[in-house]
Amino acid sequence: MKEHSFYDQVYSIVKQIPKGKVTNYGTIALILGSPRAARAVGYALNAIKKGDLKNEIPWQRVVNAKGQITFKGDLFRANLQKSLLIKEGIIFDSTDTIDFQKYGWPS
DNA sequence: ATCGTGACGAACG
DNA sequence: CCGTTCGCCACGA
Repeated sequence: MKEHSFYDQVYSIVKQIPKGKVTNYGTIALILGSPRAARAVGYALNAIKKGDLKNEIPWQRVVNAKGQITFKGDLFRANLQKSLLIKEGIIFDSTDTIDFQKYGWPS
């Protein structure tokens, strides 16, 4: 079952992010071959939380290029995301920013 | 095919 | 440093 849609490709990448690591939308887009499709990536992840896939995809490991969680849409989602990441061992500094030098993926 | 929209990002002022 | 603007891409109506 080959997934051709951009969505499915995004999901495939996100699933490959190891625990304790994070990446950003732009990076995923770059891996998919479209460096400027960061917005589309976010759009794809947005569809996850609505479906059952959210239980299989570590969407919480995807943050924005600043290393911060995007508090857009549901504030509840952002709060949950931060909790999950901390639980995985990721540290947020005083400005709620993740250090990509340490937790960035791919390395 | 066109329009509006969105968990983005880089450039500006 | 901060807020705003523009550009990007994919998707659904």
